[in-house]
Amino acid sequence: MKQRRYQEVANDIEKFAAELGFLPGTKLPTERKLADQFAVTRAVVREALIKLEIEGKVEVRQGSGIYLIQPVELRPEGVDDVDIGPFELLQARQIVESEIARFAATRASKRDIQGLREAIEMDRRTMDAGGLDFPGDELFHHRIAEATQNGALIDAVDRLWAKRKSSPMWHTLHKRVRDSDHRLHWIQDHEAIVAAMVRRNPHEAHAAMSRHLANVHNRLLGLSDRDDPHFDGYMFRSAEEGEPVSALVDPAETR
Amino acid sequence: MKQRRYQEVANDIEKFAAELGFLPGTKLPTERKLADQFAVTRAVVREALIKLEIEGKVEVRQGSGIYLIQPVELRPEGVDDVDIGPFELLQARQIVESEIARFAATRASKRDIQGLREAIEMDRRTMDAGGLDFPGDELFHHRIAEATQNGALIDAVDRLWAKRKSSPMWHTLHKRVRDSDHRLHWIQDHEAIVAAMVRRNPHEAHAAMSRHLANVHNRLLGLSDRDDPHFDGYMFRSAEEGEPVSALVDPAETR
DNA sequence: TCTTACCAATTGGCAATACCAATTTGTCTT
DNA sequence: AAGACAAATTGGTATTGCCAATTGGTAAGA
Repeated sequence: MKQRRYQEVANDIEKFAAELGFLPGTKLPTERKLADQFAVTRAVVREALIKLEIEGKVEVRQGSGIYLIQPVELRPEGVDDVDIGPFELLQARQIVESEIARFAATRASKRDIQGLREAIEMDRRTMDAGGLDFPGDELFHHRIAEATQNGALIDAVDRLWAKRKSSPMWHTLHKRVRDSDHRLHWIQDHEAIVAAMVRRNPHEAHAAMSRHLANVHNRLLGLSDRDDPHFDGYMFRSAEEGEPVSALVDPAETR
Repeated sequence: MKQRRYQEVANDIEKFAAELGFLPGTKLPTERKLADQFAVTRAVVREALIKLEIEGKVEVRQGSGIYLIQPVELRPEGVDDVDIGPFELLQARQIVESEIARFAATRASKRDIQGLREAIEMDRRTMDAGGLDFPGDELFHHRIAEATQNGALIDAVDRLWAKRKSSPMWHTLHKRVRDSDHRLHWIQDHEAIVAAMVRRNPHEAHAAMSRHLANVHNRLLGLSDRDDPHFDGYMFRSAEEGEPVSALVDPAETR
């Protein structure tokens, strides 16, 4: 594949700029000099500069010159396949799903409420049967999102659950949650959320969901092994300052 | 601010291509004819084509001609083909991103703030340059999410933007937002958000983000074609009761 | 009739030059 | 020292010409 000349020259110029330290504000040689230096026409140099300009590496000012710019990296990191820890995920869920619950409370139809009760019933049955998986749990949260009638919000919640299901950390932690006492509490949490939605009370719905996820967080925290060397690692990708779970304290709970 | 000539011509060519239906494989007029058509030199046309080439919109083949390409849409993994309408998406963004802004305000580091300012600067530059795409906009919202230090939240925002980029409805609507006046307002919105975060004021940050997305909503609403038979269809997947955009009325705006 | 070789038209790639427009810089005047 | 003005610098664009790759048609050959 033969690439166009300007591509080549653009690389040359970039390499040249790198030798100058790539300091923002540095002035490059004039178009004419660059053309001469790389043995091409000014037109080619201009084309190369346009490439660099579009990439946000240089700025061209008429009558003045060509200057280096602080390059901006568009993709700071690949978010995918980064394992997100259970507590990090819970934090995100609390922030997102509580708001969704608030909004859903204003828009839920009778059918939505009915669907939520079905999900709770399903959960209760699997608990009574001593099952390990709890499909009713996911279904419940999914249907809360459905009640918003907003596809993007539904997708957001599904996405969070997909992350959870694909997280190995979460599975190891989840294995320890066999105690039906916990389950019962969570079912009661769910019922409280539905109750708030029946009353069409957004604030209560938000509080109930927030409280629910805080409860899950606290119980999971009690079950987790703090001596695990990864413990801090999967709480937050980069925990610098203290109390990273501060968001899990719901201000609405202290009303 | 006077934009470079090639930017203008690039927009003209893009508009011309849009009139042809934007079908991949379509052959555009020759460089000479384009130059004649837009009353510029071939060199300027070539520069404009380089911009379009870099953006992955056209392919130029020596001796053959200029062809439209399927715009390289980076598929951020598993974006379903359920088309979510622009206003539905904005509603979801307002709900989710406002909360994220609130949380980010409590956790943003100096580096995060710096990154946000870079994104704004980038946006301003592309606006001055008269570009049609605004990578700085996405970068800004992405970095707000980054400031939460929570990977799941970052992913959620990325996901929303992926939906937006893959939405044909949104693209048609976006084509009409050429007015730099709108852009300027949005940049000011962004600056207000940053200002709130600098003050470490979660409430203000939430309000500023919510207001920003409400502004976008309103301006887009003004530009959209209400006579379009699909109009209601893409506002919400199933809008039953009235005033479906109620969530977009920011209570904090009336403070 | 089909295939192949070849040639000419088309079209992008690049060079060279000239002049215009914005900016910067130096100098002169006050 | 300050300001105004002019000249030099530097990017912006136009013009022209020719080269190189591709394409399409045509004629020769099987």
